[in-house]
Amino acid sequence: MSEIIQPRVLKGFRDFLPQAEMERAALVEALTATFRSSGFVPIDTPALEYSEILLGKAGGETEKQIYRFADNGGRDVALRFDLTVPLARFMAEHSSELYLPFRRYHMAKVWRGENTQRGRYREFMQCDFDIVGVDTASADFDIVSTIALAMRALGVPGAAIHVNHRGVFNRFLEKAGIADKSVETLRVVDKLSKIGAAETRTLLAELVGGSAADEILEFIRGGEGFEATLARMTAIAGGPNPDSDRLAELFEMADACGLGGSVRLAPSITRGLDYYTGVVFETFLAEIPEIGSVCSGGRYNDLASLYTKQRLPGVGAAIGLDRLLAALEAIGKSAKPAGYTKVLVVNADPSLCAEYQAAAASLRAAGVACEVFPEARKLGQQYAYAEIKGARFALVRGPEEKARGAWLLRNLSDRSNAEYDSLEAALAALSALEG
RNA sequence: GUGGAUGUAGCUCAGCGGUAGAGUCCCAGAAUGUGGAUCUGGAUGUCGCGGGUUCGACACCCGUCAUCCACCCCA
Repeated sequence: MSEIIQPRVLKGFRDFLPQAEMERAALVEALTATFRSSGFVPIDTPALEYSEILLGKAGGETEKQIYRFADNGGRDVALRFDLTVPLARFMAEHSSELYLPFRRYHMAKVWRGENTQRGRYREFMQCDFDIVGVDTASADFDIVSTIALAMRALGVPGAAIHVNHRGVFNRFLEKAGIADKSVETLRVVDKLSKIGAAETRTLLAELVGGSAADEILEFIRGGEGFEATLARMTAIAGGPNPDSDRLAELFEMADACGLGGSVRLAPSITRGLDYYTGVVFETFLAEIPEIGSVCSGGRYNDLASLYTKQRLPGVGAAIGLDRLLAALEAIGKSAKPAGYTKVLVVNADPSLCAEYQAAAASLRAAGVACEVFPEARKLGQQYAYAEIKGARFALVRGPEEKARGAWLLRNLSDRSNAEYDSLEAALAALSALEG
């Protein structure tokens, strides 16, 4: 007898039991509806790509985190670590078959070989939505508004969408004469909300000196309204410019759509990924900001240039479905469906199974999700099973009901029974109760 | 990748260098067609895994795997 292989999954990879998967499915359904309502269409791409495609513009971090190996044919391949880079390849490869502007959504698993933490896994689902082919404030705003709609659809309308523009920051760095330290500076600045102003200043002072550090702190100090912060940033960065104008336009649209309160100008956010070239976004839940951004993105005007000479500017954002779910669970706002069965057809007598199945077929034809309990067990056990599956009613017909020509409908929540002299009558009563 | 904590029944956790425990859950019966209470009885463990020290290891040591936390980075 061979030894039993221990059933297990890799670190950072997970199985999803029905309860968890139904919660995820509910999120996916809500997001799908949101994306479609704003004109996004779905696409899909392979999980595995040539490494050179995915690593084209990757920095050191991406290279460390990517799952990369030689396939059976000796090809150098890698698992996608996000959905944006594959989109760039996809656009370059299929631009002649597409139309611009192209707005797509894509919900799929991605893989990163980094260390795990709550809400951070090695295999996780991203929900991306992007608009490719235009570089306008309107497109930027469409992404912001879609984030806001998605958060509303998920029951967290109070989410704060933090917005910034890399161009404005770069102008400021030029003017302050520290452009050569931009990468390190951006990295430190990104931590402001986490480590606080004092600690940030210490780190910046080590990097660029005390006076420049004070200048940077003054630049990234948020807190006022969007327009006041923008005016101050613009002034410090050397006056009006196309990038700050873009932010102003973006805010004007948000304000006009009633989203002025959700959109905040956060001069300290810069985003680590180096393919962003314009506006950048991060989204925080008011109830649990410490879990990090649940939806991030920005404008990337050069990404497709790795794969095509055609100019394909884009803007988009990615929702981290698993982190979002962890956050929603932590604040008690995740949907918890027990199951999809509305009615359990009880098996009270195996010889009546044909009637049970016929009744179930009628229920389904009427749009009522139901299942027949597949063997005869004690009624109590069958009711308990129905409760586990989230059913609200049980349809019962045993020898006694059969003799009377009746069907019994049991309301599982209040444990009341009602008898009907036909299946049609029971069905009618059911739809009345369901409202 | 670095540092810290944790890993004992399905779940939540006690425990101690000398025979593995509690609560809960589950199963059966009291109640042979009606699941939320009660009572009675019952089942369940490679003490994460692998080595080592020891007369003896769940306990001590080393390694390993996994989870959580921090750094880093990010969804």
